[in-house]
Amino acid sequence: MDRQNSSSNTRTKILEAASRLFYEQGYHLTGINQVIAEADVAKASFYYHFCSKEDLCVAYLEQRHQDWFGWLREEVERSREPLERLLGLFTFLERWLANSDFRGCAFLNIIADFPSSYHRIRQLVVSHKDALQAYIAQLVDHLGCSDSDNNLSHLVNTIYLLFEGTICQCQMYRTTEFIQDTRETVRKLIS
Amino acid sequence: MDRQNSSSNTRTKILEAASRLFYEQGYHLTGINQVIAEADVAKASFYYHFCSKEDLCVAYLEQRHQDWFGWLREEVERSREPLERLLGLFTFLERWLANSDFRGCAFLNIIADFPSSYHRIRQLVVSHKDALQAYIAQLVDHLGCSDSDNNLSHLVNTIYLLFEGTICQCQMYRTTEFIQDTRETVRKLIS
DNA sequence: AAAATTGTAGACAAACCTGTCTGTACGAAA
DNA sequence: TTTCGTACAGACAGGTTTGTCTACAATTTT
Repeated sequence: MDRQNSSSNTRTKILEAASRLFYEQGYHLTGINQVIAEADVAKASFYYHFCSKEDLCVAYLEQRHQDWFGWLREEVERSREPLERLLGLFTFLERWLANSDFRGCAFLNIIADFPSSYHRIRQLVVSHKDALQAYIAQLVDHLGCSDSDNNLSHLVNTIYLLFEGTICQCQMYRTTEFIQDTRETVRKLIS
Repeated sequence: MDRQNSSSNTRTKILEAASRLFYEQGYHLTGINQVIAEADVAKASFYYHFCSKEDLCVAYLEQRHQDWFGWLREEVERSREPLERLLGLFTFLERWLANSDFRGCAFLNIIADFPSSYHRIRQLVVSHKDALQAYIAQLVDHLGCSDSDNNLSHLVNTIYLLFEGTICQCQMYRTTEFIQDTRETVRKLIS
């Protein structure tokens, strides 16, 4: 119909294929040729929309950031009760892990794939995690706890670490059973 | 002098170069050619000692497991006081991070580099983390706490998650300041 | 001294990588 | 009708990858 639409269809097809492959196989094991084959797109079309593989990686991370936060918010904000919302972080993990393609945090995985010197990629990952910590801080704020200030930021950091640790643990052991325990720990930390 | 020695010298040089490169650059960004160049060894010598790159990776992980646990034990067992020992886990992290080449957990990084289907590598990582959890459990045991049984395994898991989460956090933010906070959290969890 | 073991040097093969290029097609807009 | 934007197919270049191969050297064992 309109070229606007058809143009972004091709770009979208590429980005979707790349997202799946980068996440499931890692960046370096995924070649451009595989991406365009799975996206069913010509190589020239790929280089029309993206100027390099690294550029594609940046686009992948930016979109992944949007998508993932959308999923997280959807699960957390299912309830209106502040404590339930906070614990919803871990309910989200349970659901996420249930996905057959779960392979841990896309951002931590990408960081592992590159040496420390890829600042452009690193920066995206740091931004993502900053946003996650800010979101947790917001959830903790809404609890309306009357702890001393310092303790609150303590609490945020502890919950963040538990969250991150759980993702890593799930990536290796592929089981959700201990998440219930973690939820208990968080409940205890608050009271 | 003896062939035992000279044979293992070549192998050791290769393994040392590979360890450094795999850890700092990741597996796929490190080529065999770079490994043998930095080890100052001929390619045929490499394939005399290792039958493939993946084989080298396995050797790398096995040695890394030994080395890393050695470092951890050395720091933790510096004190004879059970609580100090447990908290020593996080003192170890502070020292480890101070190394200029710190780039997070070698085992988690390797897992990120491979798709889930590399079972041989995955198994090594799982074994490593099993050993870490067992070690933490042992440290918690020696505290002689009289919590109910269930709570103790809870506690072990929580400390493990905090440990893992802290490693990831350090890999991104490259600062040790919040480790002190984590130590406080652990202290609070125990009492 | 002869033979076997252990290791070295580096050319080579075959496959793969990213990225470029040429040339074509087709709809929409000017 | 011409021009522009988007997309196609696929050959190609230049470089890298892992892994093999042959020939040679040093040392140890027989």
